Amino acid sequence: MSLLDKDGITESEFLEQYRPGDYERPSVTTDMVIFTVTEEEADSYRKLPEKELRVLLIRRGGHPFLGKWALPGGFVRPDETTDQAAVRELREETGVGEVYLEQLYTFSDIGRDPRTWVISCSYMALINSDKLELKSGDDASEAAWFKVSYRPLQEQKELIEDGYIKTRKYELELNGEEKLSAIVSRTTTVKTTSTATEYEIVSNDGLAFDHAKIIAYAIERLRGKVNYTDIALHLMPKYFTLTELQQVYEVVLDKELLKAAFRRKVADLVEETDLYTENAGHRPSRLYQRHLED
Amino acid sequence: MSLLDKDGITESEFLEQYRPGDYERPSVTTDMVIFTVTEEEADSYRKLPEKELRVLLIRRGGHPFLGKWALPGGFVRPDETTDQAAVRELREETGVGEVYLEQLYTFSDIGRDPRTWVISCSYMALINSDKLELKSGDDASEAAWFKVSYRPLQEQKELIEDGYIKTRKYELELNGEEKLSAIVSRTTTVKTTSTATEYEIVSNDGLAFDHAKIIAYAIERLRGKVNYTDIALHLMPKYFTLTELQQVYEVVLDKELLKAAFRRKVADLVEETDLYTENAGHRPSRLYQRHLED
DNA sequence: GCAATAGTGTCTATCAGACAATATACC
DNA sequence: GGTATATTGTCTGATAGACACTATTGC
Repeated sequence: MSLLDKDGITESEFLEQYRPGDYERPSVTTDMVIFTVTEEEADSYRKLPEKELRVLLIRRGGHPFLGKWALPGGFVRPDETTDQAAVRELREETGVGEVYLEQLYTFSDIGRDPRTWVISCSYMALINSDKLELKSGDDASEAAWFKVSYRPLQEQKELIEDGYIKTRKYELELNGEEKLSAIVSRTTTVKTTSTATEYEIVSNDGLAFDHAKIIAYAIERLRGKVNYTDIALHLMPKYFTLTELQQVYEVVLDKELLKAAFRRKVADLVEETDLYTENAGHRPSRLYQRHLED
Repeated sequence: MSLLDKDGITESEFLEQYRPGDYERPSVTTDMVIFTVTEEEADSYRKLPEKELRVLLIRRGGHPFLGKWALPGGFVRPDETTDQAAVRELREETGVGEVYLEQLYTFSDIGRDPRTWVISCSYMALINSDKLELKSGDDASEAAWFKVSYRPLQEQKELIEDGYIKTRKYELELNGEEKLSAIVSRTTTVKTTSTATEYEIVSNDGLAFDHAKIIAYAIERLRGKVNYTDIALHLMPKYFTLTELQQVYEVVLDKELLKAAFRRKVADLVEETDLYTENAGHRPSRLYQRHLED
């Protein structure tokens, strides 16, 4: 247990006398992509309300990017993990604690923060509309929910020496107090022995830092996971109808789904209750809850 | 474009006079889980060689963890992204450049490095056995390939207030110059409104830092992606038989597969060539290469 | 009764698991 | 010829897409 190194020093002696070198160190932040689903009023008393996917943004009150909208986030402290920093940020911004939280990706582009060297470890959180009431307008900082739209714009494929490069551009639109938009490209370089994917911000109107890229990445992760996990259930209130669940899937995937197939697919993810909707102007619907087993 | 903040300062003035605060900053490193597949000699001239999944480790020549085995890695420099640092590390350790590289996860547990506050952004690289010749024993540092085994040991499920906690323990064994082993647990806490997964090192014999956890995470990612992407093809040489490809899938998944079903499944991932194996002691096999389109 | 949604049935094409049958070099 | 692998065929059950049909409430 007390091996000596080439200077004849034990590990505990080494740690005792260890002084961090003069290497330059980055600041590390967490940035949170917090999603929720809200309901829009319907035209007719009979129609169901429309669902919308929303993300929480905060207007920057100081330089840099003064007045632009940014993801909630902040510096990671020496006594906490990035996970803990994310939980802390989430609680500060929304007041909620127990929600779905997942590390997304660590962004480290040079110059992504004009002030200094900052690496961001990004997270995605899913909040159900029940909890949503708790927050909003709690402290001075201006926070707002923006409706998310993320659609493919264009696709290019270029053949190269030993493979090809495929570039797909997406339009990210965020509608809230203001209308923000950005174009993000995803470039996949496929060669015989390698495959690499890169995200780039092509244009950007109203979002701070590289946050358009982070939001795009989060949406892609969310869309991917919705298909093969029960992740979308974290966007639902305690009780919900299958039609509401389907609407959430549809608004996340930006795609219409077939009712029968959808119900088969989610059958194992939900649990029947004996509750029903009432006064809907049409046939009542059974309420379900998330199925926890397995 | 030149908004003034509450002190009446423009963004460029702000950046001009910006001085990083006295916040403590972490060191950021990249750690690389570099996988390859090698062939073991067969008993009989007729039998095919057995494939093995291997990972590259480096014996630590100084404190802390002197003499233990660690993942290749190093500090991220101020003029590079974590991706670039990973590529640099990979080249330094193996001499190869164009390989599959994917960011895995950012580990930030308190005390994961006994010296100081270090956050590690981990990457997985896949190298094919062709390229493998290039490296090994190039510089003074002792690097070696270890055969990987990662098997479920035990599963527990505990019911709690509003959900359950499922703990699965895995045994990680690494066989190379020495025999290293660790037990890593994956704990999933499922409650009505949240789901969280956590990895923990239960025991650890011979691996430095929290690298057992990183390797476990990498294997799980690799196993997951093998099923629905062409990622495994990055472990293959330029030309290969379908049986060899199947063996790679089997050694990665630690599971036998049915031949007919396997061939149907990978049909679109590979491209026929007119080449065949020779002198095999049995019927020759057609050689395939990675199919690049789509 | 009618509008609007809830919920179920079923046909078909596709695909994975399972197993079998046939094919072919090389010693 | 015999061994060990290569390659294809096919049966079956499960599943997704597509569409249609029936059910039920509140006004």
